[in-house]
Amino acid sequence: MGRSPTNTKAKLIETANDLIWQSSYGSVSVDDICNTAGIKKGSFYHYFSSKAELAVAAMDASYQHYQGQLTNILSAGISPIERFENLADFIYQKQKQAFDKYGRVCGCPFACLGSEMAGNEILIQQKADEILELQGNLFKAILQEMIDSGLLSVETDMEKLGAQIVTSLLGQVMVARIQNNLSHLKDDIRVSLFQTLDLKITLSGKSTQLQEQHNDK
Amino acid sequence: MGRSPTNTKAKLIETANDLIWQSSYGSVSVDDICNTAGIKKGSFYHYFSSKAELAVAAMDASYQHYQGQLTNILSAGISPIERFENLADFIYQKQKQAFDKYGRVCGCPFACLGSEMAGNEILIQQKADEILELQGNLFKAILQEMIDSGLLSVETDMEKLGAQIVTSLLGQVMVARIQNNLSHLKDDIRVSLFQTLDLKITLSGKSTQLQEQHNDK
DNA sequence: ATAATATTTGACTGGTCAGTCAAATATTAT
DNA sequence: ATAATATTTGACTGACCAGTCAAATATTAT
Repeated sequence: MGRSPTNTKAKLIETANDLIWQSSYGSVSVDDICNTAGIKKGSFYHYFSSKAELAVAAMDASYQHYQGQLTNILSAGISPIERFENLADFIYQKQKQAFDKYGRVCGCPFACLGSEMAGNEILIQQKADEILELQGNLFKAILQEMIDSGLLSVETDMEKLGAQIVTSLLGQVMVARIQNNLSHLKDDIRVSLFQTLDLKITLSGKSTQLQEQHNDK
Repeated sequence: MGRSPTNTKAKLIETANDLIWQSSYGSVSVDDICNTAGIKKGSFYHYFSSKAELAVAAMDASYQHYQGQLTNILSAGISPIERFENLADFIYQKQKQAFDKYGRVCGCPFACLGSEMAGNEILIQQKADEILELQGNLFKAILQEMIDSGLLSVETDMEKLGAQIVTSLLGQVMVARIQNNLSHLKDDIRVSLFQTLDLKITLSGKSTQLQEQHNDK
């Protein structure tokens, strides 16, 4: 007994992600989302108890999908360096697709939303924070492999380096959104990514002062 | 004849900066700003023709002040390395002050606002973009000095490296806002800052493949 | 004082906002 | 068929939104 589930909830989530990524949380109303999705507002509040709750669900769904793609890229049987190359390319392609679809550089949907609402909606801030950490964990796994195979010093602080990679990527993509310009992104991501890794690869114990400052924290 | 100018406009700008930095453009209404500033809305629209115009004026005023401080830090008669150390400390202190004042990590006001409104208010996006570039130019000046004194290779692409520094700082500060956590910021800024510089200082023509990729662009 | 000008006020729009709710409708198991 | 349940609808709040405007008030030069 009872009615079978529909795709209404998923459609609302997908539409919310589309609209919010293009513009912002504050600029997209529940009515906008409902109208675009072709769903009445009463239905919206059948599935979500607030706009913020939808946003969190949308971040979750979007990251789930993103993490799947990311995991593929990062776990293939190719060398870690090649995987990072593919990562850089993947992130660029994501931005390119969004640009072609929405007509502008959209940046990181999690960081944009997380940054925007950090001061107002703690659940959104926490979700963004959680997603950044999950992403860092994906990178940690490769770093461990690189340590095992001698590509990275055994003293590498994987936790910190994984987080540094996330931060670096996020900065690049955020700047591209503000500039609304993709033209340097592909190269810049790769350069900064390998720059972040490179120090560890080629400088272990060399650029003494700075290296030590980093290592003994 | 005529009435002498008042501080009303400046007060609106200051209040707007306070409120928007804490939360966001979308979460702060013109009424909020007027009520907090103790100014009636009619006066607001005597000085500004729209909320977005105020935001741009607020960014301008805020950056003017910020650039003054930054210029002091970056142009003193101490070594470039020390100046970058002071820069890292200054950025951290700014965040610390905002934290103490507003009760949360606020991030970069220009990048937050620029990112939030990039898809909706082109004048805000352009202002944020302009400010990022101005900041990069400040760094370029030091990089030139470092080249002159042999600290950096003469082949250094100052334009690119200056922009990389901006991007790196921005990433750090943005992540701190999303995490609402200052505890690692001070060290992380310094490490990533010198990491960005370090490659050029210690690796010129060494980590061949990656270095070349960067240089011949 | 008065005329010219700059500033401030408060009351006012009309539209949009997030969120509510009771009723209608669809689906499914029995 | 009917009862149980899930979903959808549309009309509805009351608050808030950005922005308008004519009138009031303050300041200054003459």
